[in-house]
Amino acid sequence: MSKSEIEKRTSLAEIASRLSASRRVKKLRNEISRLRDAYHIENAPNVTDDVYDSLTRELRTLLEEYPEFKDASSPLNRIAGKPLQKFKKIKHKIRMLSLNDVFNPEELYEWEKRIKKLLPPSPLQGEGQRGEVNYFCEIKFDGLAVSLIYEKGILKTGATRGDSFIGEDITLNLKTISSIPLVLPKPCPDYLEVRGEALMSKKTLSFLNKINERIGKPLFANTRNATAGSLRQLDAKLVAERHLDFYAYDIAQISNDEKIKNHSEKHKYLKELGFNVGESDAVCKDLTEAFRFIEKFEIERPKFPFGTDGIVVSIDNLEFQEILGVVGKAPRYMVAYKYPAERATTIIKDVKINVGRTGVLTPLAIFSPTLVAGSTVSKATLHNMDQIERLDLRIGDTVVIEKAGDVIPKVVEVLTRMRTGKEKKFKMPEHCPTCGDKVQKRETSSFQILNPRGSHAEGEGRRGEKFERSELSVAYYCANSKCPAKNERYLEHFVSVFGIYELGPKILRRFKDEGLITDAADIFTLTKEDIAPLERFGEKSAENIIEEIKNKKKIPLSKFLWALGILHVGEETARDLAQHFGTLEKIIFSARQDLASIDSIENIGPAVLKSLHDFFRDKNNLNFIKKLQKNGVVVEKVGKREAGKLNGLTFVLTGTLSEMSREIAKEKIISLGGKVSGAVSKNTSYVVAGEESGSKEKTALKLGVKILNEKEFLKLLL
DNA sequence: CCGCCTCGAGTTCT
DNA sequence: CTCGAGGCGG
Repeated sequence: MSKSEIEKRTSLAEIASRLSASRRVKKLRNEISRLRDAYHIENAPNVTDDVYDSLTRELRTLLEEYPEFKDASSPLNRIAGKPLQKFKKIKHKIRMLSLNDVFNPEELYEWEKRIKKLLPPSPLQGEGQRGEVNYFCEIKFDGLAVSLIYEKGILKTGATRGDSFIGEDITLNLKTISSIPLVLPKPCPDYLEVRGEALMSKKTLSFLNKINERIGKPLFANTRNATAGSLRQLDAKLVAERHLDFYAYDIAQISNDEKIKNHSEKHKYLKELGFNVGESDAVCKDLTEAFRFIEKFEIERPKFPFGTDGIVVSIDNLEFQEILGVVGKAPRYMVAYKYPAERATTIIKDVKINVGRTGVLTPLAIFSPTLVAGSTVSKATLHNMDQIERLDLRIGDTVVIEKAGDVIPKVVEVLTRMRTGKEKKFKMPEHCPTCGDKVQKRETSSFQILNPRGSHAEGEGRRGEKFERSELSVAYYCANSKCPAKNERYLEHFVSVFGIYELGPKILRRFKDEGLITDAADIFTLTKEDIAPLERFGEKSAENIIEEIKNKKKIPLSKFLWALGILHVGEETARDLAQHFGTLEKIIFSARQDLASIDSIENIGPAVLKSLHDFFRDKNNLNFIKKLQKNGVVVEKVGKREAGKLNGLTFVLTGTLSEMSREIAKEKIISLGGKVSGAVSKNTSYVVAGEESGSKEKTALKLGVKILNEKEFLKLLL
């Protein structure tokens, strides 16, 4: 290909991406406008704020790259919705600005770098140090920004921000808020404009929503919507019932302002005049201190009585504020540090398939890296085809993602309005992506009584006759026992149950590729000489691995059963089986019997039984067990379980314990006769909550399950 | 049959 | 954490 041809090619590619960018901009604009109208005008958002923010961010970045698509009518150029007709308009003497957002420490440091360049060398502070500044940190309340004007100490007008130039006159409504003084204490300035946030406490919101729920009215999504909705009531009496609150954060104008030099002094003065101001607000001498403030409040935030969405960081010195000035619709001397959004939007780039240990094929959504709840994620499991169909998810779709329990990414919803028509449906491959074997569905063993009236398509049975129907499970799977992906997953499972932590997935793969092992049993005959010569392995690490393997050759029966990877036999079921049978030999003997002749066992139903039967009748599996034993694996039989003091108690562990890992805590509980389960239910005896416990603690509260802190738990173990 | 509870299996990022 | 599926009591 000639050079000019290549150039032509790239420019063609550019045109193509420009074109698709233009389409995307249009889509984003439409959707943002629609959401904004739904949000500001009806106060009934159908998507959370985070999603709106996320879309807006994408549009902003796109417009930075393609400024030619900028448009005066763009929703970005407006700060809020059109003012409603029903309220009188008020023109702000000083524009009500909004703030630029930063989302992480790096962005805050960049902001600092930018402003310091603009500040003059200060003779007052240090030896000609450029821009030595104090920062003022305050909590950013999530309510409605309001401007109050006092003349001769009497509240004259109160207005919303509106479009930043013109707001709505909601004086009557604001007068119902008890924390807004109607008259200022003397001495007071002749003229004063106070800026602050009208808001509703979380308690009031939940109370209000309870009532709304009872009478079938739509619920408010958050305290800001509730505040906005309340202040838009035409009848001030109704507003009074909403118990709104007010926190002041700025003085926009004052008739005798000579003595106020810093933003922090404004707060002090406002407090003297009888306004609420943020109680923890603080002057910080540098950003390190500011971060301490930010981190501290992040912990308190969930328990804080009002909704908040971040911390406002500003330059304390008002002279500096003036020098820095305003760019666009936001001041340069002040930014909002936003805590991580719980939801965000992204575009599905592809759907890939993972092959699990049991051969189950799980679809995995691949998307552009997206910041959500504090970390950047790029994929999320879709579980199975049913889930994909439920979501109606297609490749190329714009989707809403969140992190379930703050950890695991999840696709919540598809924004179908963002579709261009080019999205592609995903189809489960007919062949396994690793081994190429035909993909199938497993039969679930479910028994059904034929419906006496309706006859099923197949099985013309007599009335009420019991049928063994084979229903198909939701999951597709690869049945090939030699499938390399399956075997790899199995090896990983095996070593993890055996607790051979030195052997991670990467190392196992190496050993397999090098031909050192073909199955899990081979692990136990590895020698130092096998491993040490391999690249990137030293004498010492080889020794460690061999030592570790040697130490793990003895294994309790329950763990051994679990390690075998028998269908439907996991950790718990393996324990039940071990308890009941006591030795491996007895299990094998019983399982090989005719299914009907086996006594019933606690928690073991037909499906597990069938699976055990099939497993132990398979010669390959018996040979594998023999090989393990030959290679030195010793299965310890189960002694009679002593009646421990935790007998009959079920525990759920959540959060991080400082004294021991959760793994160890679990073993302790079991050794004392207790049980550990994953989810809280009404049968749970205790929830043990460590540091940073998750949603389980909440469910425990809801269900009235006893919660133990670490100390109380340790006492119980003694 | 249905509804609850558990278990099993797959999974993400730092 | 979440979804599917097995076990079991009503």
